[in-house]
Amino acid sequence: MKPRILLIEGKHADHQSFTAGLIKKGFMVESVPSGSAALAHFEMGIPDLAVIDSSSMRTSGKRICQSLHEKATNLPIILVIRPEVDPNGNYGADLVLPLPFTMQKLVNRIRHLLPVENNATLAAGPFQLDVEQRRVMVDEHQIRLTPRLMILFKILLEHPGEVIERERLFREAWETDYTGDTRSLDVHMSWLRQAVEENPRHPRYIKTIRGVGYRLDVDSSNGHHG
Amino acid sequence: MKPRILLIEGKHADHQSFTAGLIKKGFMVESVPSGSAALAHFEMGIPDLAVIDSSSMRTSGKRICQSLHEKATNLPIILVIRPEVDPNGNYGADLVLPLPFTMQKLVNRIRHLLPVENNATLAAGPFQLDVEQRRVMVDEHQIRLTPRLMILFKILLEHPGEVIERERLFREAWETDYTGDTRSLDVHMSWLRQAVEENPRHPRYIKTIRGVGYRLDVDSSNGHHG
DNA sequence: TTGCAAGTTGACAATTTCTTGAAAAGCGTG
DNA sequence: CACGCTTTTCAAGAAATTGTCAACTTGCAA
Repeated sequence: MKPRILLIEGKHADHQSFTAGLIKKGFMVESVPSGSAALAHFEMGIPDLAVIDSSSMRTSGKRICQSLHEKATNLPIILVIRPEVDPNGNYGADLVLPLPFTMQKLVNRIRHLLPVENNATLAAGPFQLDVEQRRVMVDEHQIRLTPRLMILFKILLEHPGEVIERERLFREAWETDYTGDTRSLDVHMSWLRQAVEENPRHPRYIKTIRGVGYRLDVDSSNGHHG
Repeated sequence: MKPRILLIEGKHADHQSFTAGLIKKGFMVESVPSGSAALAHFEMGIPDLAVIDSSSMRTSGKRICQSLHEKATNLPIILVIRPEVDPNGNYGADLVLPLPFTMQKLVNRIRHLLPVENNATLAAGPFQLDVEQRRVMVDEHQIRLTPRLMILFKILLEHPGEVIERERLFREAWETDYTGDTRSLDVHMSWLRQAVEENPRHPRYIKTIRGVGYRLDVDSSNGHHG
């Protein structure tokens, strides 16, 4: 089921890109022009997350946050503000995001706040990853992963058996665009293998797909790990 | 069971945020416009705590406190007053809170006064913390903690095994927003280790989760403390 | 005032994490 | 096999985070 994002925005040409971008990323996006329209929209079901673009509206973001929370207590809210506004104020939003930012960053932040995406502990093969507690288990024992490795591993675990492109891994883990002029991804994948594979030189789980990216194989018919 | 907070307030736009904020923090909030309405509301059960916003009402806070206490002797009351009012007067409230303050502060104060949240002495591993008596035991002997350290330790003890983010520790212990431009939290955690760990340089209980926060580990499989 | 206790800040050390460049290894094709 | 290309690994060092110390501030009380 696609997560439903409610987009509350005035009329900035810029932000059509929000809509388009989010749809492209697999979200179901509903857009309304004001806080009151948002409340009315709740009749059709509370969305999974709301993004308020206060940069394009007269009404204060704080006020909208409040009114949304009255009707939908647990609704996560991302408040987009202009760069000159103080991001540390108490707006009642779960995240305050000053312009400008990349689409990728917004998507990552949304994913981070979506309840459905965070309560489950990811598991595949001998691996287990508790995102919230940042615990990683391989078979029976816990291992330590640096923050970046954790993100990379999470992405792989979210799509076992699927090839993940280098660009995507880089974008999601680094939140910047991949230009291919750095070996950081390779090095980190190497470290991940060191941490996770029994025999890093001949990885059984983290396979490289030449010229494309990587894939986490968990239901290969090989013998058992350990 | 969510704690039930009775909010007694006149009509200040500001204080809708009280309602929304408290709900968001997991309280069950009931709002009435006057002291007499509050008394009537008692028919539906005495709440766990009352917040009187005397800044938005004509009736004196003192009078409302008194009438509430007549019907509900042990009900904790927080009285919100305007900044120019003397906070040291005898109002009959358990806490007098001058405007302005952050939501976080209000929540902390409420938690502090909620009976249900304070009768238990927290315990985990070799540690014991009697919140009310402000006693901290490590194994068999009592140690001294400064107020701030006490709060920090309390937060950790309330969530053994869970990672607590720096921001959250800072918010709850300092009641201001964490901007990351101070070493205070680190220093205090260092002191806490000095006070609580056998070998502060290699902490067994208070683990740091780099880039995230700290975690109190009490059921590690290591040998016993002492 | 003085002295003490608690907290804050800045400097620097210790440690961890990340990036980079270069060399080595791997893969597919002729 | 050699060739061109991609990926892996290593090692050095840069960057970031956290720990600790000492000086300083603040509030309180004798």
